[in-house]
Amino acid sequence: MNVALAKTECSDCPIRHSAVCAAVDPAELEILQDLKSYRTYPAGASLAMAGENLNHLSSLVSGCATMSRGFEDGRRQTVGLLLPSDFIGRPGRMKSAYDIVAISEVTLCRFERKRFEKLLIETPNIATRLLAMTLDELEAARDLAVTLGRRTAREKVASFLASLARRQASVLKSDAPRSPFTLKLPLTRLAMADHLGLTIETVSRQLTQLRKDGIIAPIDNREIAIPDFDSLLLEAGEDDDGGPLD
Amino acid sequence: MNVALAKTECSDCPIRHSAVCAAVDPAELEILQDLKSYRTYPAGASLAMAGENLNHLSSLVSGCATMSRGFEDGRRQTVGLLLPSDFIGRPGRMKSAYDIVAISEVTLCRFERKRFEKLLIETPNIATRLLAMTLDELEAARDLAVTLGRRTAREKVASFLASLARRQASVLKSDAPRSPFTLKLPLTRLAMADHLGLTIETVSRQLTQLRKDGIIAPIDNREIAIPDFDSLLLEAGEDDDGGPLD
DNA sequence: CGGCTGCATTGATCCAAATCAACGAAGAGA
DNA sequence: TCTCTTCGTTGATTTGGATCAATGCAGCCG
Repeated sequence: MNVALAKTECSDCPIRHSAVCAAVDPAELEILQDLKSYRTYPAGASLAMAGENLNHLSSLVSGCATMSRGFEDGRRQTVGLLLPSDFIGRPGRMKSAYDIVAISEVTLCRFERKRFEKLLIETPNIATRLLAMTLDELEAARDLAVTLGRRTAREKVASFLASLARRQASVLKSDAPRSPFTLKLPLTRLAMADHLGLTIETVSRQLTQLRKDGIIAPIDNREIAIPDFDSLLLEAGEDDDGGPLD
Repeated sequence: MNVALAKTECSDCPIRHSAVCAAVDPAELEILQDLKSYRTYPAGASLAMAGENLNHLSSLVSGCATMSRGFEDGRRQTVGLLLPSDFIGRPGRMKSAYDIVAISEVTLCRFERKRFEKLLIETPNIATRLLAMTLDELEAARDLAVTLGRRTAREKVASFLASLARRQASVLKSDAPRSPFTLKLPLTRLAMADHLGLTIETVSRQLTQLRKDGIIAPIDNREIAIPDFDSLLLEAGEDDDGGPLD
């Protein structure tokens, strides 16, 4: 499927212009090229366990993963959805505080920790890029907290669909998703439920409700059409000042 | 009350060794000293509004503030509690995505944005320190998401008290709070409710329940004793691997 | 083919926390 | 002093989402 990724040319990399490496100039790219190694994991694989050492820092090249914390009694809360170009692990943090698991087949572009940390000190523009990406993650985590704390089940589902649509649109370089928009769901109902602090039954019910109300139109179980993005946003309760900031 | 803060000597500053400036050496301290200005705000003052430009970056020197998002219909979710030594605003981000409001009287140590950003580029150890603090905030935001998404009301209240105790203990340089521990509550019931995604009534009920169960012992409305920190943690559902990582 | 197993939907019932409502206690100001 | 006002507590009732339970629907393997 992703045979093309076997070759290690950064210039051909699908996330060349959106990941940490977006900020590197051609000269630095050669250093990076030397440091990195691709690795592919099957769906369901554990990329990191909470509390366990992480010896590599990586960019997610393709596929989808979640970052979550599990309780002893089976409850689980996802705190981040990792999509292509997202960065995994942080300099100066030996351990991940969360479990990271591949939701689909995933390929990572990996850097050995020590060498990457050294690189960061030598090339400030990569450090700056990483700080900017970290701040985006911080904002995403806080937005998730708002959703989990104060939105209803319907708003949670709608705002999740909206945020997915925004991320898929941003890859395609359009700023806001145009209507109509077709959205691929990388997650199972269980993974959505764990992301939104709901049960699978409630997620399912809210989706059928949104369908009955004409907000979404399922194509199949893993793909939906959004006829009008603005009415989706309205359902998400994002009509306030929660929109994208520059 | 905090007359001492009127003078601008960094060496006398209560957060000298815990804020962004913890990483600066004596020579750099003089530069910082030149850049900064103290400013005090009364309880209830707005330090920033969501979407509004922030021309100063600051360290919180004394007092307490919250970072929150409000909905049009009155719902509000707090996404961060700001205590002494916390940093407000980020380089490269002109606007705050959240409202920041003083909960008690607050004094800030402020830096003009452009000059601080320039300083960051010139003094990498401050940049590194800021990245580390940002990563702490990211982890705190994700922990909050776990709490909001999957913990019960009782667990939410208990884990909030535990996290407050940890922060108060860390100021006093003890790693984990010893039992018994006395805890000052900087927040009203409403502010706690908005932090935990609950109502004031539920917060109040859970507190009286924890009292009846001997987990906490109120001294007055704004101060409680924790006879045994471990049993508080047990109530918080943090008996899993959610403890502090190094 | 039939019998799995994993995911999703739908319905019936239950319960934790929200909502509605009343009251108490501590300041602040006249 | 008395009256506001703000903050917190407690009780009664309601409700949104969880839980319990059944069914559907692929895909897969023997």
